[in-house]
Amino acid sequence: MGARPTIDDVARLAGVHKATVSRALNQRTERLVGRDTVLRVREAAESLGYVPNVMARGLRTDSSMTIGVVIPDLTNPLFPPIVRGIESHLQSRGYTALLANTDENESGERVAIASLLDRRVDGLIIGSGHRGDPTLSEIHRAGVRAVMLNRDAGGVPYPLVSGEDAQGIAASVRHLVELGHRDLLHIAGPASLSTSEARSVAFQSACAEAGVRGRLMEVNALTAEAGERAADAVIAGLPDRPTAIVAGNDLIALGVLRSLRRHGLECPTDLSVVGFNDMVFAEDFHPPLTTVRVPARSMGEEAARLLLRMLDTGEPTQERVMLPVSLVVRGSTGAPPRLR
Amino acid sequence: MGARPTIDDVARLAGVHKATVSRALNQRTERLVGRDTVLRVREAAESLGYVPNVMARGLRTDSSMTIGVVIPDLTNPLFPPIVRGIESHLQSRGYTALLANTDENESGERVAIASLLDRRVDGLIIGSGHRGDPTLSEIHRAGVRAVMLNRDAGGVPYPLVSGEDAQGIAASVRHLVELGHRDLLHIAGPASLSTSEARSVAFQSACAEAGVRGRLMEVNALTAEAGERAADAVIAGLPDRPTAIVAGNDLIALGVLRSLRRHGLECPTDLSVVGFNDMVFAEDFHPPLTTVRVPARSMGEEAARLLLRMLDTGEPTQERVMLPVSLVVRGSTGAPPRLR
DNA sequence: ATGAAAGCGCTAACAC
DNA sequence: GTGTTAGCGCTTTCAT
Repeated sequence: MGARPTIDDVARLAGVHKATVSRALNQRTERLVGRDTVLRVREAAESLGYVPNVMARGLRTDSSMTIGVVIPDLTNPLFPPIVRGIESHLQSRGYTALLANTDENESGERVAIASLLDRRVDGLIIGSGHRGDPTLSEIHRAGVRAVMLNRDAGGVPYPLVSGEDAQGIAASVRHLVELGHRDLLHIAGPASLSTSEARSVAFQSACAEAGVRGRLMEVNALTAEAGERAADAVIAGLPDRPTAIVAGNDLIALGVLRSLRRHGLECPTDLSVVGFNDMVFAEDFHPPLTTVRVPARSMGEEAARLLLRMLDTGEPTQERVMLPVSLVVRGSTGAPPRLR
Repeated sequence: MGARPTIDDVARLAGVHKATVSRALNQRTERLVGRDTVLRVREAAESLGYVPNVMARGLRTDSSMTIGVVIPDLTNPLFPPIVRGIESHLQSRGYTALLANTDENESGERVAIASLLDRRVDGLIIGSGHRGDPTLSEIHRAGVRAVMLNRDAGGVPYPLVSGEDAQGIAASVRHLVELGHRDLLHIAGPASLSTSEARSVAFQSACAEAGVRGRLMEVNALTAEAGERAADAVIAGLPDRPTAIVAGNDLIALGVLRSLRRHGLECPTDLSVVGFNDMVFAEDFHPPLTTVRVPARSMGEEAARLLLRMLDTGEPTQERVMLPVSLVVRGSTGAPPRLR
């Protein structure tokens, strides 16, 4: 694929030794080289279109300038903006992201992380954490640098970047209570995810604080299908049906909307629904989904920033960065039936 | 990040020279080594958890086992399934995908491709082709191996993997004509994209064949915003409004739906709409979108397969693989107003 | 301030 | 069938 100029070509053209070229072209070492030499070398490199061979450099420095990004599934609309955010920050620092999907299961995660480590990534951004995940404690013990994204790692002391989940849920509950609702249901994601736990807890304390009934239900996946099945059960089974549902995420909320439609129920007339994440097209659902907007792109950028700082300083941090979220009120929430 | 065993460690443990280890562990050369030696080496490698250093190997073989994937924007829901398809095939062959977004502009594409090439990718899968794109002819001249995905490269003789666009559009038109429509409008994407061209041409010949009116309109981006503006113009401006719109893709169709809603018009009662791609959640729009399903994941897999074959054989192919598409009829199409 | 030399871990060409 | 040797392109001592 086209023989590229090497450092020796640059050295020859600039009339210096290749070691000097290396020093001149590296930020960290350029002050070891004479002012004019640096200029001459730069010019030569430029004119040849020289770009250091990443593999040769990586072999020598034992760093690949590559970051592994572990996510459950790229086709889940929460992740593309996160990935873009990560890439955008990494790029500005000369790093590249390597993606790996776990398909939301532990062996998938193990394989994904192993393959990234085999590729000699310099660090990991992990958006697929499970509580008590053995892989995570393993790699932590092995000294792998990583940052958790969105979900934390249970007991493993990696830093975390996430949204202010509790605040988002509290705002949702407050909004529903203001509309007149007194009987809410939270359809939570799997308890093995830290976000599910955080949101459930926040839901219960928000309900307690408002003095309204707040029931809890758990589904085994953060998918529309799981949400749909849960809503089916609620509609069919619960004698005193809640007047509003706070879903664990937008996909679950979407499933609820589908179920309502299938049962001939109107949202929000018969039941209000709130989602979480404000994923793309949430505004185009029927009805447009009221949901909590999470700064996905910023979360990605922040995670990348945190990781690179750890790599720069060599110091593992245990910081927890929580980014503000905001409630976006759309058509899926309204007054409860008895107030109409 | 944890000192990993090298090939010398394996050699020592197996009691052979490292060159023998290399031969024993590589598919292509293992038959040059004695049966039992291979076994002994494998065992040693296994027990040490040895994985070849990709950078050392790449430096030596001048190949990175890495493929660059160039797409307009990962947050466009068409691409995640394509990327998953690519990754899935690459992974099975030991390759890794490196993503780069162009944000749908030429300098972005130039930068994206350059940065992938600087990373020494072995080949490129390009989903962001523009007609007459100078970057593409440049890299073709430079001997870069690549496969075009979805959109072709204008004059540049790279192979192409895409859906049977013409068939999809023909099916859409036939469906509308069967419903009684006689006056259709195609809102096409930018003419600089080969897909826009192909779909426009297919639209016109399908209309001609059916003997119905088929007007054409072009927007400058494949986005909901562009579709919305176009629909605004149609609703406000066209004296004899068409009864159905065939959109260049689902996002444009979505924009049309938004515009209709804003104008108090009903879909499909007042106007039928057909999309293209069957992106995720198209079924959840209001109304659920009738659209052409494109096998995105398979397209990704096929593109990867084609590229790896080129790398294997060293022969540049100019194959064009067209995957079958299918019309998915949902709620956004119905009989035209005058037939109700 | 710069050059010389060594070596990162691997594979390929050449012996035997 | 296996060992020896060389070298991919780079950075980093160590000299000077």
